[in-house]
Amino acid sequence: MATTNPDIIGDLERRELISQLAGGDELKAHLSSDSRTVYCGFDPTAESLHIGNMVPLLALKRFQLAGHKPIALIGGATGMIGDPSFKDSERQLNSVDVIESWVERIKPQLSQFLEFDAGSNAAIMVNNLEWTKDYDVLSFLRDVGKHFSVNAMIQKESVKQRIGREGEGISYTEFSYMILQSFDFSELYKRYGCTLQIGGSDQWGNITGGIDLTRRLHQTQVYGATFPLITKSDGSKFGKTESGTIWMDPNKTSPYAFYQFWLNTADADVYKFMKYFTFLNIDEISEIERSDKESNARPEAQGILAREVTELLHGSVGREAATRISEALFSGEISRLTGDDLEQLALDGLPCTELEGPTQAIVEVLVSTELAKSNKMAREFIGNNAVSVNGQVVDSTDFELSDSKALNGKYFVIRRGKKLFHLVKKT
RNA sequence: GGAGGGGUUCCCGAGUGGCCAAAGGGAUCAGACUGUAAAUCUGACGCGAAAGCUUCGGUGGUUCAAAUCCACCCCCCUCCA
Repeated sequence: MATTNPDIIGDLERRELISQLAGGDELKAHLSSDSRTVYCGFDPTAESLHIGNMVPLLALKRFQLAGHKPIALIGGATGMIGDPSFKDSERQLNSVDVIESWVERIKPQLSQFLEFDAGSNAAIMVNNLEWTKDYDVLSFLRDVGKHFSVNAMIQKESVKQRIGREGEGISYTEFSYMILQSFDFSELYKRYGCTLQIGGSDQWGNITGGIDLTRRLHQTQVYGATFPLITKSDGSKFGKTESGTIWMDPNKTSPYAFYQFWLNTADADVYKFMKYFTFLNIDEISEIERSDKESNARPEAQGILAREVTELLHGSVGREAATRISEALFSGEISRLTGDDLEQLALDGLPCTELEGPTQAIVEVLVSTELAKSNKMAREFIGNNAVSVNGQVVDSTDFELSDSKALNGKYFVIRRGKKLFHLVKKT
């Protein structure tokens, strides 16, 4: 089958999604001349993938849309070793059981963007444990290890700092990671004719390792492409908030929280993130940017980005839930919400706690809902006029959640600061 | 195995017997201003209403008093073998 987009790399470049290319123009010709097989690996380092994994995952989708065959590789083997690339310290190994459970939880996340019933370029999913778990050490060292020069390996930028840095080091286990990932690429070439590996720019060393190994084992030229590291204009780390990582799993990061994350994107980053995280075409994005700049009002981009990405990941149902909650909470008209509305907020993923008893002291409630870390903090928030219940600012630490103040007899929407909400339901 | 360096509150990092819940910076949180931005300014930042209590890798000592001194142990790094 022919490709439907002969210049996929060019498109990615226009989206600023290409950091480095191994193969350059030759790779472009390779991709435009036929349908190819491309892979990206995801290691189980947590029970869910996170927002940063969406860029490569969506990129696989972009390749599939262009007519190529994507392979989503789950690193059941590499996840047991730990990638040292650009990590400044040795990591703790996770137990085999834990890793296995993570693998199972991540699989559905890997598959959700890809089309697995698409004929000749249908996506496939593989686990690199398949070809490593029964490989004995001696054979591996002889067949694979022999092709790697330690002299070259320690020159890789991804581990250089670990080796050179005072106060840190690297275990042989982590140092071997590159060999395993390189072997994956050569295996995927052998098994599926895979000729392109994509990944974050931190994967460059591992990708070129795979290219070299495939050439040595199979006398074939394969290719690599990396995405830029996602950076924020203010220098802080992308994908984290005060409450932690933004996860793809809706049970870990609700669609509402996910939507809010995007809605709070800085102006300086929002158009770039639209290119990275949506399928809106470049011209549309430029048009949004142009009109925002002319309008002199609050930009439209954040809202568009938030809706697009939330719908991509959580579907229209998730997106609607997220926008519904956001409007209810930030419109300032909380007291107008009906009992049904409030029930819906809880179902939509607004943090919710059930409490018993006739009245509750506000300080204790703030702590039990985790809106405040300690009584002391709770008091401080109240003193700063940072707490409100059902839209009314709490002006005393003696305030109590009594039935008479409840919405519909049993609901309290508690707000701390500008953006944190919690629903308390009395039983 | 030998020699040397190091482990301080979320992070970095000062602190070498009392004035230390522990400088400074960062991060974070709240308030003002705003657009549920940015920048800026103000305040908070171990727990506790307070008295006070618990912290400086671990354990045990010395002392009126220890993050600071001593002993042993654990962990990390560098160099040598």
